Amino acid sequence: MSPRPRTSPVLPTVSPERHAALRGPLLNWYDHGKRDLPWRRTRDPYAIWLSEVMLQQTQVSTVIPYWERFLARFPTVGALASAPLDDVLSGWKGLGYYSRARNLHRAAQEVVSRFQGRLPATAAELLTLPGFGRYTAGAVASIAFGEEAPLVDGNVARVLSRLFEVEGLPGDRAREATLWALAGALVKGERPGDFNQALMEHGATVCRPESPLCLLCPVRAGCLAYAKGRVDELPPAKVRAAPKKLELALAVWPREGKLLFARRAEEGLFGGLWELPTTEVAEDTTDAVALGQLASALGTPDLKLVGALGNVRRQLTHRALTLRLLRVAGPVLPRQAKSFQELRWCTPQEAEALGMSTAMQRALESVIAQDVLAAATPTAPAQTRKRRPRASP
DNA sequence: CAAACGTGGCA
DNA sequence: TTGCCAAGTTT
Repeated sequence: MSPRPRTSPVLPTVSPERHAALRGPLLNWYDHGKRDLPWRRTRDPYAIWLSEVMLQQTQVSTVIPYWERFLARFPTVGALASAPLDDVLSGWKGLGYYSRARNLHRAAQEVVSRFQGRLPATAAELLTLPGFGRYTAGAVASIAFGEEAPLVDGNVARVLSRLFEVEGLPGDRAREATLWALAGALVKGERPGDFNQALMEHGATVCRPESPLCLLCPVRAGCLAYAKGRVDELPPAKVRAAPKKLELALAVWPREGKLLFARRAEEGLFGGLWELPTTEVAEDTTDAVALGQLASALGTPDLKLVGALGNVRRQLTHRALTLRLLRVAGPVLPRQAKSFQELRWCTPQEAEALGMSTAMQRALESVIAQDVLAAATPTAPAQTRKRRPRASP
């Protein structure tokens, strides 16, 4: 048998004329029309790196306040490397994709141990650090260090797909290879970092996914998709799977003005974050079954159900979450349960400093609004007055 | 290579 | 309310 027929990727070339016709106008447009973003005011590689990580799958307007706060809290690679992971996750609270924060932290420690605290200056070396993929390595190498390193993000993929009429769905191997080859050819020249940013900025503001502003486009004359009236069909939208349902039971265990919190496993959803102790349950299962699963997870077989406190729903990209709040109590306090990395009793105020998902934040707000803590008086369950002033613990 | 991994904004 | 999208990486 002959070997399996493989697509032999015919990588595109960019003529010197095309190279010049695209590069000049894009850089010129960028110089005059770029947004004033805070990370464009610094040359600190660490600050630029941080911006690139935060911007992964996240909008500019969301990132700006996080970037400023995080940088003030962890001003250098060294400061980040020596900070406890808990503090780092707390600084990332609400930004999402929390593995980014864990990888950032690990990478900072590697920069200290392997590179004397200085971020390496080439994409090839950056690629060896946790959280650096092909995109981020190219971005930091080109923007912070001036290497002629290409990058392809969603913006660049769209811009190049239209300019060069690149076919194929997102994720298609041949398509990716083509896009990286084009980006690699175009980045050669003056100011590679600015050129890469120009490509992304153009995609974000002019060559947008919907209603692109072709009449304002500086490289319209060289755009194949524009010439052929195919701008709206390139690139094709990616096919998304329907969100799966995920139902979670939460233990709301008030005691002496505090609630029981747990730290989740490092891996998986909300990895390493704090939560009201949570366990996955079958869809629409009974409170009694859910309670049993929580008791098992906490290692407290005699856990009692005091009452249900309602549900919190939360829509993620790939998950439809239902958080079922179950108020519980028990005579035996949990030790280190193996389902959780750590258990801790906290006041709501203390909990604000913990790394926590927005989903859990919402659940906590619901619990607090229901005055569970004020009503919880283990020694006098009949207590009904609310907001009773409490002595400090 | 498909699936997992969050969140907020906007049509 | 629902669907789609945004400066991706990891397994």
